[in-house]
Amino acid sequence: MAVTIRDVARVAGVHISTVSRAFSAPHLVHAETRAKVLSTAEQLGYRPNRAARALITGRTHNIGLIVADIANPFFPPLIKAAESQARMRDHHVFVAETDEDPLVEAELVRALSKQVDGIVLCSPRLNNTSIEQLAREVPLVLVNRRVPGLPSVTMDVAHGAGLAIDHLVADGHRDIALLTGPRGSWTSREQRRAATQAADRSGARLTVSGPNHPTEDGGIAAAEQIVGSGATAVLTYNDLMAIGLIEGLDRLGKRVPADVSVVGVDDTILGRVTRPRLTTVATPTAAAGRAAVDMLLQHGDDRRTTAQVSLQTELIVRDSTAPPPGTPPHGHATASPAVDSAL
Amino acid sequence: MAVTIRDVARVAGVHISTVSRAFSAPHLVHAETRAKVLSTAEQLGYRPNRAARALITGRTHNIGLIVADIANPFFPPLIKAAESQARMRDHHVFVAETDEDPLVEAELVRALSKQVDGIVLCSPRLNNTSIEQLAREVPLVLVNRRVPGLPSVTMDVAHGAGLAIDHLVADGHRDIALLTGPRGSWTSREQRRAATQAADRSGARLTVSGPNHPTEDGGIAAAEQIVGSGATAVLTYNDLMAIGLIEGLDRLGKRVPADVSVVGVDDTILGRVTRPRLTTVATPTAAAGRAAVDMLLQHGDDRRTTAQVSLQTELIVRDSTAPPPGTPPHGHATASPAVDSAL
DNA sequence: GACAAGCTCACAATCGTTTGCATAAATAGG
DNA sequence: CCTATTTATGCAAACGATTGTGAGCTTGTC
Repeated sequence: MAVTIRDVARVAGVHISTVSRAFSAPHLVHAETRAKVLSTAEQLGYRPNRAARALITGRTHNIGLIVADIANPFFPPLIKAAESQARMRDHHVFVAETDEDPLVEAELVRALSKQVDGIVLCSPRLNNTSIEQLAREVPLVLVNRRVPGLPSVTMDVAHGAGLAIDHLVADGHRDIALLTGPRGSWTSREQRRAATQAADRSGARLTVSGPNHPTEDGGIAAAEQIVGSGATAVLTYNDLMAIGLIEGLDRLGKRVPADVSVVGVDDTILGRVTRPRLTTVATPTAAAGRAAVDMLLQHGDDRRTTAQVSLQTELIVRDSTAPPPGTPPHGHATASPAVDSAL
Repeated sequence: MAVTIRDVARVAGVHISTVSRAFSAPHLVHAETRAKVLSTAEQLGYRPNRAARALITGRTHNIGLIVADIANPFFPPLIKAAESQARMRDHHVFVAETDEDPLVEAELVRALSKQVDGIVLCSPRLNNTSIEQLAREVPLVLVNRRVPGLPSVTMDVAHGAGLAIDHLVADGHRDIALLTGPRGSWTSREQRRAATQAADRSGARLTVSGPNHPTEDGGIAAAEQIVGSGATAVLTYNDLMAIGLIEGLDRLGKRVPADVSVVGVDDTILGRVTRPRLTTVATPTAAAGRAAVDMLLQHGDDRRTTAQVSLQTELIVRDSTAPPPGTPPHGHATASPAVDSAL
């Protein structure tokens, strides 16, 4: 049915090995022969079967990308960037989803391992031991997780959390809540550590509450607890949760930012269109996707890099934060609206 | 390095063909032997190499999913549903992106064709001839596009457009604009046809404007033209464009829905969080993803289905639509120059 | 004119599986 | 107990490519 190297060889009147070399080792075949091979290949519509090639070379030219939840707005830009970068390097990418389930995660890595050259594992929920185990079976690059000895690209979410707390304190908040993410999230632990430290440093009280589901519903569910805690400002695990929280607070009659200030994390597209526009810690997700793919493909064939890249985060101040209620109006520095034009 | 069927055979003391059959044809091997094979396979951590299997069976257990833009909020729910459905049927999915470029689209289909059992082609921008050509090379299921003789799943966007126009007319609008999508979009043509028909039927004037880039920027860019057209209501190609348009109108000093009503299409997550909440035509994207995968995998091995499924759409009325301003367009002419200079 | 060196290309083994065919063992029928 | 039938397993040829080895031709050198 499909046209193979054998068909090309027959039509061109050469041996299949010559056809193969015409493509993969041009200097080993006479220019004239090569031209003939290439033209008949073109004419016949020959496309090398990558699976067959992989069988003997050991390189599939495929990579796997495993994420927790494709529909979480954090991931699409990362997937997009990774796919683009991979294709630029002549690779195709499998995308799979774990639904935040560590078991599915491990199973997926193993299922994919034979048909990819490596896997980018985003926001893993597995413990370090399991991850190290998997990394022995297939090249792995971690995103949003640091494990000693394994290559990873993380966001400097700790720095971002510090920035967020500092911003809130500067606005006059003394009673701040932190909504943590799912159990097993390295990011959430980092964020919590840094937020606690920043709060201590500036003498603010930090109430930690979680784990929460990293979705809008998780934020909505947490609203009541926030109101009960008496906090005047909240740092959430991600934008989705922040938006849910704002919605939940609204239902309880609390206005953002008048009554409560809310800071998200990730700078997803959502925070730019919601009202109030969301103050958030921007994480360079597209850059992370590109970097992860590069790291995976970089080390020629054998040597595995073990580099740990950390990408810069920054605070984007929009309209969901303000001084706590009862503060006299004061010309505090807020970002100019022009700073964040649309996309 | 990796453990193969040969290793299992050696350790279990049987021939490789027996190992193979222990997995793929259990009834052909003695229960006792089978148990031994399975246990040593388990113990050795054997995982069949799907690429090698594909070489001989012709079935890869992979499918391709090609979309225009992963980051467009329309697609993630579709990708998510497709991936989930595929995995439920023991298939993995390649995700690739065309960036709305027909050439990339064709190239991608061909590049993927050898390592997948079929491809779900979403929102193709190619012409019918090219698509038919590609469908001859690899099983194809179309989403958001109908081509005679090819299986497809489409949204009844025509019905939705009619609903939207009717809703606007019922609110009192007589001057409606339609922002079309990218050139080559079947969906956009359908929408335009139905909107024109609905407007004619109800005696409203419909101004068609496009093609537009199906993004926020596309919507922002179209704002000026909308203001110039004097339309009091706009139906856009998708939510993204609607949100951009609202932003663009805002910059020109026009409020939604007080001055202009806006209706989006797709019911993405964005329309639920933006303010005003977006009135939109809901398209069942997740269902479309599942249906497309099912159609692709359904026909056993040989027979290609040619079914054309159309999924129901519905109008979701939120806050971006309202009756047109009662005041005649006096203020418009005087307000425009000042706003233009402010740009 | 013979021999070494270079080119160009064909041969064949190989990657990890599946699968039609053959064979051996076990069971059944008479 | 012999043959016919079933059952369980081994053998070997594929699938579509890559690649080490060596054969046949040219060249170049002395």
